[in-house]
Amino acid sequence: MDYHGQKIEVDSGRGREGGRGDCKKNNQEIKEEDVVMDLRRGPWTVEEDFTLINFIAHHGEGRWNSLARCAGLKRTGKSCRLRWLNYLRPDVRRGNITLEEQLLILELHSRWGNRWSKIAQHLPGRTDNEIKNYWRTRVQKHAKQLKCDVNSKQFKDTMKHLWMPRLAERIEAAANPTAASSSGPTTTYIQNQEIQHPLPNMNHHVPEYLPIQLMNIEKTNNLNYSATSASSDNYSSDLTDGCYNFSINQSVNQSTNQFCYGESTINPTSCNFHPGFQGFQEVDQQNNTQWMENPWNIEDVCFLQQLNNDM
DNA sequence: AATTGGTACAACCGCACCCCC
DNA sequence: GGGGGGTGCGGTTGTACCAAT
Repeated sequence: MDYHGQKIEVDSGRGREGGRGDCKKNNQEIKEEDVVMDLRRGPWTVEEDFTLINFIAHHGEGRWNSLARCAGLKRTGKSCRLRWLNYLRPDVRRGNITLEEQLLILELHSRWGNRWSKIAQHLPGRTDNEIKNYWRTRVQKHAKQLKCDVNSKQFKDTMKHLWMPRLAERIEAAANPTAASSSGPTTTYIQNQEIQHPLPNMNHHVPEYLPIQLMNIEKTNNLNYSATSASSDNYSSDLTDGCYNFSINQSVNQSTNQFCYGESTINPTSCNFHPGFQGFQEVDQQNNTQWMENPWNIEDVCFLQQLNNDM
């Protein structure tokens, strides 16, 4: 189906009869008021989608309850609104969330918490529902794997000081593959958004044990991370009992305003940048998108352990 | 081939807020 | 001021899909 020049797949979610699957509810727990009102629940049908799209195309959106009635849809106004905003709206972007979007989500969530709609405003075409789902399925999953609360300071620190810089690094590497393997500093601008830089003043919030070894994070303008690859000259390796010993050398370059946090004792030569580097992202060959599938590695676990010990 | 466990996500719910009468 | 309808938001749930066993 073409709508406003955009192809719309009218189905109930990724070509499957997915969604919440309230068929059960339809069969077993039909509410009395629904019977009275003759209301439908559960996955939307092609016909319903078509009706809703057609009606909005001719009459516009809003006043959802009356819209539902006038369109002849046996749905609540809320249901129509949700279906339109999250699925049928022509500017809804679907598909994998890009690395840039992932970084932006992490950053914005660190600032605003579960303000999904507010976060969604900064990701054009993405819905709050989609972002919320991303957070729950990806981020919370990793928190669970690390056996820590997603709202804990430990997890937030790990995210801020490990995951986000890694994402920035991956974005830089993707944008500039040759520079990623060189020792010279490079800069990547991720996305222009009118929000403030997420990183706190590193002078008073960098744990001594912070195991980041490869990044300089710089505030450029608003949300522009610049990720600078560190020189491999800084590294030596020291593995003890399956865990790493870290040392940190935090500094701030006054002239460039760069936070240079990270000089670990990990030898990067054995695995490109750091021990977890090869593991935390994969390339979706089909869609040619990068997906930070498993950002966590032994560093993260050690990082959390250190945080726990420190508390 | 069948089963199982994990993942993704559409769609629901309850609640709070806003606005109009 | 307050009552009611409309709207928006965050949390939750159920199930199709998929990979591993």
